[in-house]
Amino acid sequence: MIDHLCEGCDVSFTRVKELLKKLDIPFNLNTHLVRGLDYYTRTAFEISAGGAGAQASLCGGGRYDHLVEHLGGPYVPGVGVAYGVERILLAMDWSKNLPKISPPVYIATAGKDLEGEALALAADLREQGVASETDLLQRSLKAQMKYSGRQGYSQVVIIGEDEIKQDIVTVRNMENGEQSEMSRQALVDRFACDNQKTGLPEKTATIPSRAEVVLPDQKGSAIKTHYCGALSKEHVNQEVKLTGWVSKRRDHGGLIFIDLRDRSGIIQLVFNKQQGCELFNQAESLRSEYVIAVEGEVHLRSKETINPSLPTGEIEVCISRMEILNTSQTPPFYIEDGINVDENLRLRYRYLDLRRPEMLKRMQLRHRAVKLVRDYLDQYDFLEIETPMLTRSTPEGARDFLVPSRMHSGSFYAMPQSPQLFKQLLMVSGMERYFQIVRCFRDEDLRADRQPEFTQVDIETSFMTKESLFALTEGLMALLWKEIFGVEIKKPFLQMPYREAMDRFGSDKPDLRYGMELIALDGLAQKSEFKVFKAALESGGAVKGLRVPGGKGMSRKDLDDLTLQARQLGAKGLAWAYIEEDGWRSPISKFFDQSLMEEISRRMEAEEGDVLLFVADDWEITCQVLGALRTHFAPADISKEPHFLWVIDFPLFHYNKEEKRYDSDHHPFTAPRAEDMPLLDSDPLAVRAQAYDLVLNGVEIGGGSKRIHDTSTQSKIFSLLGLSEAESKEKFGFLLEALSYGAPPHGGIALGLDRLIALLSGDDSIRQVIPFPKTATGSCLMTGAPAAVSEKQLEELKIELQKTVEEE
RNA sequence: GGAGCUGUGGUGUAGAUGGUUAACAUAUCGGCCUGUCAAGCCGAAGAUCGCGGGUUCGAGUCCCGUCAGCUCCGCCA
Repeated sequence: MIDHLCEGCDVSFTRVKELLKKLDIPFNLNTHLVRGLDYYTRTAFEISAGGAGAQASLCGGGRYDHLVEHLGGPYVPGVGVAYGVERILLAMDWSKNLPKISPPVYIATAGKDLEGEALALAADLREQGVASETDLLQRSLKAQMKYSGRQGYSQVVIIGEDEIKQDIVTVRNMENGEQSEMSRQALVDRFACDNQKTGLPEKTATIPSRAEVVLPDQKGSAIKTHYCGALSKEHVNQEVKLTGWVSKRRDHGGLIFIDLRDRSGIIQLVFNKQQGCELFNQAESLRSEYVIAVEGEVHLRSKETINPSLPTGEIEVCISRMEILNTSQTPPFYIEDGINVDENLRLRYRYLDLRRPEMLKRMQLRHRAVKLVRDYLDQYDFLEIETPMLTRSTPEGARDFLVPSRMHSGSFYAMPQSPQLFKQLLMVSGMERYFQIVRCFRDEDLRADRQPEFTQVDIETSFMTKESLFALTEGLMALLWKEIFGVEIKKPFLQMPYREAMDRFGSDKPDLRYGMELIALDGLAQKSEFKVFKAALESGGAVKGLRVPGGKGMSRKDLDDLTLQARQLGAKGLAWAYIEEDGWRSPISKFFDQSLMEEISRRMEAEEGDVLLFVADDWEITCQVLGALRTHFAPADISKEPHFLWVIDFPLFHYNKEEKRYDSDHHPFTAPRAEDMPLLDSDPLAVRAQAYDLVLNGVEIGGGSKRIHDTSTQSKIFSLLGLSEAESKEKFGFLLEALSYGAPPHGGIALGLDRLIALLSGDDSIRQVIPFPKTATGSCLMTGAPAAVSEKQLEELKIELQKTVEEE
């Protein structure tokens, strides 16, 4: 969908016409379409290929003149176009036109586990604008050379263990077979040089120039020639045409200043009474958020009138002509940054909220990040493939959103919780490297970082080791932080087994920006006379402590509140001790002799003025409770520096006490670690999964696993999860069947895009970076969704609603 | 399902222990004003305090219920 101001409709087709010509698709443009006109659409149009009728339509749309206005917005004329991508693909002659994309450099690895090195080199080259491909399939050097020859690479860079030790690379010219050695830096520099000489195509993400807003066909007739924020001293004395919203009006009687705002920023317009009464009267009638189109000359401001707080503060535009495109009601809140309004109001008028520069910036950031992700994965030969939104309900994890089927009354589609099964099936299909930026749906209670629909960067690969996948993901994170903050991220990221994360930090997503680790006190606790501690240990539990530095400020009541909090989290209680000059002040001190207290203090590195907190319970609860308290007492001044961490070796199962069975910790398709396979029968809870989470500063931003790729293991897992053979066949038969047709070893990861963007933009809530988010009860305050539907709709679906108590 | 917080002109807030004209700022509307940029000056209009019930002679204020939003637990990778 494109949407912009323009004079005529067919202008919008310039690009698609160019594309279709390039693809050799014959087409007709019909700008006077009668079919499909609706209330708002003034004219409709379509591009059709070859034959006639709706079947041949490739692209269509209309000019809708009052749609936005009728929805309560300003008058914004616009043109909407939708392209049928599948139709266009069908219309293409595949064999002739499939574009051959081949980056100029292939990085071959000689030896094992060098993918990380290869990716690092690829990243260095990318900075020089050179695209490269690396082998992530662990093929032999010979196979890699064959492959790169077949793909038509002109140069192959070979790295092996010896080379890495000497910090050199071997470069082979594929045309004449010449081979030479050079240092890594020399290679990078050479490309930097070549790049300048030969002008190799820039492969990193680029953003179109802000000044370039005129479409090719529009020169001369354009409504606008510049973005407001793009004007600068360079444009002085130029005639410009601008459009935008009236942000502020300062009326001095004979002189009116208007701050005109568009997507790019703000510029001051000047209306002078001496320059004509009619125009001036028009200017006097302007109010906040009116939509105007103006023409005028860019002037340099005199020194005294320069506004240093505005990027365009050195210039202004003296207006000679103006058209008021639409008036506006007084907005319910200020359209400016840093407002302090009820979130209800912002969500109810989200389209006005999004007009605020900081929100526009968030949307731009999101666009930028998504584009970087796409380009990065594309470089590594990933295919972006769409998977269905209407699928079948499968009993994994969260509650499904259901969609009733009209044609099969009584049956339902489910919205995908993630494309998990489809991406695995794509691996069976031989796609090898798949990704998708995809909406997922989960009908669970919401949080600041949880929405009922959210977006994932979904990745799945075949024949790739965990380390390669990690390197790929780390490269992506490094790219995002580099491009968006200009920050170099240290790679590879730290890896920590789940067990260690829980033991040391009491969390499966620890924030490593501060210490305050939990201290194991099992041995020391054993020596005390405290029954609570001893009982916990005897039943196989754990005793741990947390030191709160400078905690003496806490009152007895604060500690009671903490105890309550600990109980809520599942602990039986919380023990504490103030560290004072002469030792512990604590209700449990009577159970410890002096030397034991001193030893515990020493073990916990306690100092006078600290408070020590103790929990004794089963291992998991002890860790979780103290972990929550650790977060609670996290220092206020922790840095924003990114601390990435892989948490690995998650347990495959956890025990579901309510249902009295095992549940998958990740999902039922996660492969167990090979060496733990025998434990599946003897001690399922001890089985570690080949699952991993990516954690950043205490926030889980992604997770994935190596999948099970053989039918027998998958069946075994299903049966451990309490699914009978009949049930698993009924619910996952298609997967089991697919696994039996030569499923490759595969695995992947899904990154939470909304959380990632929120971290990049420094927001606490993902609602800030989602254009149209829902509230904590899942409703949309703007559209009123969810809403009742008509009797007729329900009848068609053969759905009868239960009467609520009040109605009866 | 549970806990906590919030709800007063368009907006943001003030309204100790219940006391009768609900205050302030800003926005809005009208007038004046040729260099402002949080423009200024003069004037006007605008809220029965989320909703329902109760206690009381009297409720924005106390109590109960309810709705909406936010945060957290449960739930959810």
